[in-house]
Amino acid sequence: MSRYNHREVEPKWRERWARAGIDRALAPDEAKGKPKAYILEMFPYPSGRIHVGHSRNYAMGDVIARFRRANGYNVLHPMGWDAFGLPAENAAMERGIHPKGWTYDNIAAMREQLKLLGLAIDWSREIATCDPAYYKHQQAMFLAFWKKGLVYRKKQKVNWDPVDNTVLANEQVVDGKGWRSGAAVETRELEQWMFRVTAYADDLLDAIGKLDKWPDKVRLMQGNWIGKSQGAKIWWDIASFPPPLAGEVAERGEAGGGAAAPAPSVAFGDTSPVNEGGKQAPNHARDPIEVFTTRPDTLFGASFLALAPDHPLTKTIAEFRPDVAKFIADCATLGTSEADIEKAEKTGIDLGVRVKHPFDDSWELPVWAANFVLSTYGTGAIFGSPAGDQRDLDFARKYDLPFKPVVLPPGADAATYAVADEAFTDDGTIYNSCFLDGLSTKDAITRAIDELVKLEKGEATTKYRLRDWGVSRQRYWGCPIPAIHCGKCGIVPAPEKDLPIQLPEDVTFERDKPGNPLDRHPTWKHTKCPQCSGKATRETDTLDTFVDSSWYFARFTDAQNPDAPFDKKLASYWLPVDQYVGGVEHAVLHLLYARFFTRAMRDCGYLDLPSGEPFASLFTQGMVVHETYQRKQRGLREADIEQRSGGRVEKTTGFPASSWTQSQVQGGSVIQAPRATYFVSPTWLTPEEVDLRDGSAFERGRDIPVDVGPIEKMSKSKKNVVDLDAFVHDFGADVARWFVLSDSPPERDVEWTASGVKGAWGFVQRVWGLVEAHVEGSPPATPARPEAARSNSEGAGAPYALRQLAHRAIASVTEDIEHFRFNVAVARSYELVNAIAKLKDDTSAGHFARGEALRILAQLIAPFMPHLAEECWETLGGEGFVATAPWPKADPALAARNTVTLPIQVNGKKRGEIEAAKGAPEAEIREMALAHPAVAQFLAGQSIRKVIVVPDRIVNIVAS
RNA sequence: GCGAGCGUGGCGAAACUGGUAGACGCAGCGGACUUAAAAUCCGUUCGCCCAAAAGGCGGUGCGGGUUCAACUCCCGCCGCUCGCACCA
Repeated sequence: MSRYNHREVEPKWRERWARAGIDRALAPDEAKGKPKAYILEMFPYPSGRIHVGHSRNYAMGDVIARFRRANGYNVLHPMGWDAFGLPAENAAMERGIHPKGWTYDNIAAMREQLKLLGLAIDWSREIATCDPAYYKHQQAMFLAFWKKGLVYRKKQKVNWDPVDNTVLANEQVVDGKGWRSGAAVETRELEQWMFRVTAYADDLLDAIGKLDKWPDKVRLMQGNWIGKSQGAKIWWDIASFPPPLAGEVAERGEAGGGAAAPAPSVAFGDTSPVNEGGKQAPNHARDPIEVFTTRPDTLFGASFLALAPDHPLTKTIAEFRPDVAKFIADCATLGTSEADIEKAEKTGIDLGVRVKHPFDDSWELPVWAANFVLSTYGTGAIFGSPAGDQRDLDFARKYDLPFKPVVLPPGADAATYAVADEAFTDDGTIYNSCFLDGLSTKDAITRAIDELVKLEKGEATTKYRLRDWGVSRQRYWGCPIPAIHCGKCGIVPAPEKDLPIQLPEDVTFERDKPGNPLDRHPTWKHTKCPQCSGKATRETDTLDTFVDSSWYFARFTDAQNPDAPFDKKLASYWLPVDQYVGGVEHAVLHLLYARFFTRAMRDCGYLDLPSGEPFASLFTQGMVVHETYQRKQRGLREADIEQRSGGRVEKTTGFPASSWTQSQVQGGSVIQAPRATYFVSPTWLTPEEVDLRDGSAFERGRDIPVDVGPIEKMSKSKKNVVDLDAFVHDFGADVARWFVLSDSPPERDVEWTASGVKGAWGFVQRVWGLVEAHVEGSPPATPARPEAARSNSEGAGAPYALRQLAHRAIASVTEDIEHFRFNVAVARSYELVNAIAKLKDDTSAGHFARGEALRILAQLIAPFMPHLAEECWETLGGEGFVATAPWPKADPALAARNTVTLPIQVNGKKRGEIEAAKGAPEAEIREMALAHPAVAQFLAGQSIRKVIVVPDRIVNIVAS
C-alpha cells in the first residue's frame, strides 16, 4: 500500500480540470435548460500573500459551487481583485515602489496561491478594479448616476483621517476612529462628491424584509443603520431675543449673512444641480426654529427647546455672548468615543431666546443650547418634554426647568401620578393636554400633526439615520472622478468619449508631503473645458474603493466586455448572485452600498432587475483564529495599568507597550504603569517560529520561552498566520480545505490547531488506504451475486448494512451542504469511512458493497477535497471527472429504515428498547412495550395510567 | 443604556418541527504490531454509586414553570460575544 502523495496528485488534477475547462460558466444559450447558480465569495484585496485563514471563505463558496455543478446547475464562480486602496500607497511610500507594480505583483502571487487550493473558479472572468478596462465603466456609470441626479457635490463637514490624509464615510468611522488607520477622526469642511443613497432609503429598508435568505443579524444591522423614524417637523416662532442683543441680531439677520455661496453651476441641465446648499441663506434671527420629534403627542409637556452647540442660531448668539462661545468650544473638545459619551454630563446654556408654543401664542419657552443635541441628526434642535424623556428630565432637573407629565401610564391615577426621577417613555393616555386629552399616544400623534398642519406650524416627516455617501477621497490609488472644473462653466462632466480618464503613472510619494499625488502632478490635471474649451482642471479626488466593490459582481457576468460594464441580458440572466459568502464585517458598509448601486444601475437602465437586490442569499462565515505568540523580553512583566479619565480609574492588566502614544489616549486621560519603566513593544512570532512542548512555548531553535497570547483572527500584524504555500506543500490543499470546514459550524470561528490538521491528514490517508486496499485486494472469485446489488428491503447481513449506511450518508450530506452544515457533512463522511473500514467481508457481496460505498464516498467528499476525490474516483474506475459526475442519489429503498429502534420510557426514564417494523400500528407497539421484561419489572406493583406511543419515535408509559 | 446571538464532556462540537443528550473529530487511557519509537490498527472514554458485571442515580450556565416527555418552549437571573449608541 502506498502513501497518498498529494504533491503529485493535486497538481495533476488541477491541470486536467483546466485542460478540460470544466470550471467555465456556460453562456445562457449553451446551458440548455440547466438552471443557473451564481456563487460568489467576497473578492479579496491583494494585500500580499494568502494565509490559511483566507482559505475558509473560498473553500465554503467552492463547496457550494461544486455541489451545484454536480446537481446539474450552470455555475458561475468567478474571482477578482479589489485592487485599489491605501495599502498600495503606503507600500509605495515605505519602499519606494509604485502602487501599481506592488498591486499587480501581489495579484500574481495570490492568484497562484488561490489556484493551489483547487477552487472551481472560472478564471477567464478574472478582473481587477484598478484596471482601466474596469474603471472606465465605473466612470461612465458615475456620469450616468450624475445625469440621473444621484450624484451631487456638497460642502460639508467631513470625517478627516489625519493619518491616511483622506476623508472617510460615516460608515468608515468606528468609535470616532478611522476604520483602517485607527486614528482619531477630525472634522473638516470640504467640498465633497456625494452619492444620493438616501433617495433609496425607504426601499433599502423595506426590501430587507424580503431578504429571507440573509442572516437576521445582518438584516437587523442594516435596518438600524438606515434608522427610519417617523414623526413631525415643528416650527417654533421666535418670540424675543434678550433685549440688549435683539436689535443687533435682528439687523445682522436682515443682512442675509452672505455665508452660503451661490450655486456655481448646473450640470446636465436643470434636473440635477451639482451643488447643494446654495439655497437662500436663512435668517436665524427671524426664521422659526425647526425641530424634529417622534412624539408630537407630548407637545403640551414641552418646557424648553435645546439646540446643538453648532446649530446656526447657537453660533449667531455666540457672536455676542462670550459665555455661549465658550460653551460651544467646550463641547467641541469633548470626545465622541462611547466612554466619553457615557461619562459626559448633560450641560447646557440658556441662549436668552424665547419661542412661542405652536398651540398657544402666549406660551413662551426658553431656548437653550445643550451638548447632547446632535447637529447631525434630525434638525439639530429638539423640544424638551421632561416627563416623557429621561435625558430631558435630567436636564430639566439640573437647570430647574419646569415639567409636567402629559402621558398617563396605563392603570395610573391622574390625580396622584407624578414623575420623580424616572421619565415615562412608553405609550399611555394623554392628559393635561387640552385638545389631546384622553387620546392614546398613537391617536394623539396623528391629532397633533393634523393640528400643526392646520396652523402651518409643522408637518409629518420621516427622518433617517442614513446619510448620503461621500465618495471623494484625496488619494492617488483609486478611480479618478470624471469631472472637470472650469472657471467659467463651473463643474462639468468629462465627455464620455474621453473615458477612461487614466491615472498617470509618473507620480511621487513622499512621506512628509501628505495630500494627493494627483494634485501635485505637474501636468495631469490640466485640461480643456469640454463646454467652452477654455483652460480647466480635472477633479483630482478619486472614488472611495467601496464604489469599486459595489458592482463587481455584475461585471463578472460579462467580464471582458470592452464596450459596456456588462451586457444587460447576461447580467439579467446571472443576477442576483444566488449565494454570496463573506465576513460579517461587511454587514453594513459593502452590502448596503452594493444594494444601493444595484438599484441605481437598474434605474439608469443598466440592468433588468426589478428587486434591485444583488444578493439573493448571504452567508457570513466565521474567521480562522490562532494563538498569538510574543517573545518574552527581559524585564517585561505584567503590570497593573491604571487608566484615569475623568474621575474614574480603570485597572487593567497587560503589557505596557511603547507604541501607545498620547494621541491614542482619549480625552486627556493618562496611562500610568505604577512600577513600570520597561515599556517594550511586543515582538510577535509566527507559529512557525514557535515550538510547543509540555504545554509551554519556546522560540524554535533558541529555547527561549515565549508568551502564548490570546486566540485571535489570523492577521499579518499579529503574525499568527500559517502560510498557505508551505502548508499545501506539507499537507496538501485538501487537508487545508477539509480542516477549515470540519471542526466548527461555518458561521462560527474555527481555531487552527496542529491536532486538527493531524486529524484531517489522517482522514486523507485513511480514505486512500481503503481505496487502494479495495482495488488491490483479490477480487472475489465469483462475480457479485444479484442479491448483493438488489436495493430492496430483503437484503441482510453486514454488506447490506453498509449499503444502507452509504445511501443514508448521501441523503444526509446532501441536506447538510444545502444548509451550510459543513461540519456535520464532514462527520457523516467519517461515519461512512468507519463503516467501510469495519466491513471485513471478502465475499462478492462484501466486495460489491465496499466498492459502492467507496464510490459514494468519493462523490460526497468531492466538493470538500476535490483532488483526493478525483484520484479515488479514477482508481475505483469511475467515469470522467468526479467533479462533473452527477451528484449521487440516495436509493430510497436502501436509505429508508424498515425497522426502528424504539426506546421505552417509564415515567420519562428510559427502561428498555424494542425493535419494531417501521410504521407498525400503535396497538402492536404498545403490546411489545408492555411485554418488555425490563419494563415489566419497573411496572410491577404500579398501575398504568397512560401509554404514549409516538410512531417510529418513542414509547412513554406513565404509571404510578 | 438599547438590540441580537450564544452558554452542552478535558477540547472542537452533534441532536430534524419537544421524543434514547454527547453523533463525529481531537486529546486521554488500555491493547496489538515493533528491539524501540513513529505510523497504522483494535478497544475504551459525561460524572457518581457498586469488588466487577448487571444495574441504579445525577447531568445541557443558575432558579422556577408548562408537558407523558425540555439542550429545545415560557418567566426570572448570571456570564460571554457581536452590533448600535446622547437618534429627539
